[in-house]
Amino acid sequence: MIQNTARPRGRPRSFDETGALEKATQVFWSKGYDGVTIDDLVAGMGVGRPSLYAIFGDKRAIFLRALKAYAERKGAAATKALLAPQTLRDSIVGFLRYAVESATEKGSARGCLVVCVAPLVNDAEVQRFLQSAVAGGTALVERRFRDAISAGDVPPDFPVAARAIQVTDLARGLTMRARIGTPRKTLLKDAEEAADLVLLPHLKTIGKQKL
Amino acid sequence: MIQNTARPRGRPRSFDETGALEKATQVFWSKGYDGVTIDDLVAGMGVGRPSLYAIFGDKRAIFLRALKAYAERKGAAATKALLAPQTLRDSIVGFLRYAVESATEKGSARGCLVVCVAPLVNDAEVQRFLQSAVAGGTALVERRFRDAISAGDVPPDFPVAARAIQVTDLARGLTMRARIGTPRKTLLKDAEEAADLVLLPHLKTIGKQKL
DNA sequence: CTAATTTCGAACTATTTGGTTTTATAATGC
DNA sequence: GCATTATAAAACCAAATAGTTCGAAATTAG
Repeated sequence: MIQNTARPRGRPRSFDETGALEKATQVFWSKGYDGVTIDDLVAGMGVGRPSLYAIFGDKRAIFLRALKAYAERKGAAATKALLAPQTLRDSIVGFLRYAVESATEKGSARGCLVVCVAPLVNDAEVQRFLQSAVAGGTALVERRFRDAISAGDVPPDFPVAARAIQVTDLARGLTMRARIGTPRKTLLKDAEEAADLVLLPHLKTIGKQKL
Repeated sequence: MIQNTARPRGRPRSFDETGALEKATQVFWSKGYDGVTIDDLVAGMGVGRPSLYAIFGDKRAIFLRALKAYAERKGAAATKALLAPQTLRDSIVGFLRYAVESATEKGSARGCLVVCVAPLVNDAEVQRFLQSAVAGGTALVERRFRDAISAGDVPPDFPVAARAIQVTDLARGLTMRARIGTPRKTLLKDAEEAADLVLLPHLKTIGKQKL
């Protein structure tokens, strides 16, 4: 059962499928959906034109796969940034910091495929996906807030739903500013202050002295 | 001096220049920069192809003019929404409401040309323009906060700069959600709560009872 | 009314783009 | 080695696109 039927028979592929998809992500990320031609994808993915069509399909299909894979990776990383820290403030700061850092990474396009690029794609399936991605993001933050109530870090009447939406809206704002070139340093400071805004008036343990 | 040398000589134009530009704005707004072809502009602006090139130039030139004109109109309206109301809360709510309403107008594309579309245009001049537009927006909100300090509506140590950035980031977040189809009603409620977030802990006159 | 001037509309050309076909190459199994 | 299977690389084709040209139309100046 270990011997996983080994290799397929014919000529082996010269590229790695998931690797090629990640490269496609970068292409869409930097040029936007409509700005990308098939030749851009051929060049960026390192996959020949016919193989590209045979294995991935047309531009729309490639984008959908790239978007979903990217959203999964990024969602996992954001979840980790949000749920790993002990204190609530570290969680929210971590979440916003991650948004800023991944949107200002060297060697990658600025901004975020989900936040900046995908909303401009006029496609019903993309739109549905984004709706659920947004809902998933706020649900995640909401969950962290509820945990904080259980832990007694914020009062039970903490407005969980409203604050979760605000955290994600602030993250969107930071990410869009990253796209237009606002420096990482500025955004990191803003992320910190955004976390303060959302939390400090409520935190039982720390209080409001920093405001 | 009144008689402004009247009409130019040849055949009169069949379109209005600024009107055609506004129509171009709608085209870019709904399809994004790269999604627009010259034929889209010809159809949307009601200007023949040769006239379009002769009078407006190529796609990039049209976009730049449309963007700047749109930003001016919208900036003026936002300024009015922000500076007209008496109370600070009405100002911030008005500002955020205006962002939501103009991003969810019936008969127009969703979102905002400046916030959603222009950041994806890979062009140095567009990027510079957006940087200054963002700076102008936060400066406007900052000014309103300073007025509120002068009026004694918030304490003198109110964190003017941080709150201004947060208000505009929240507006960006709301606008991006408008683009992906979040209903106006939802966004209007979120705008209201966002204003509360930014203000309620500080307001001297109303207090914090609503939190 | 005629000439000059400017715009309009349709047709035209060259280039780019999306998608396919064709031929060559690299592996496996007998 | 030889048949089989699958990919790669390049050429190919049709449709879309950007930008221009040209004759007809609409206006003003004389």
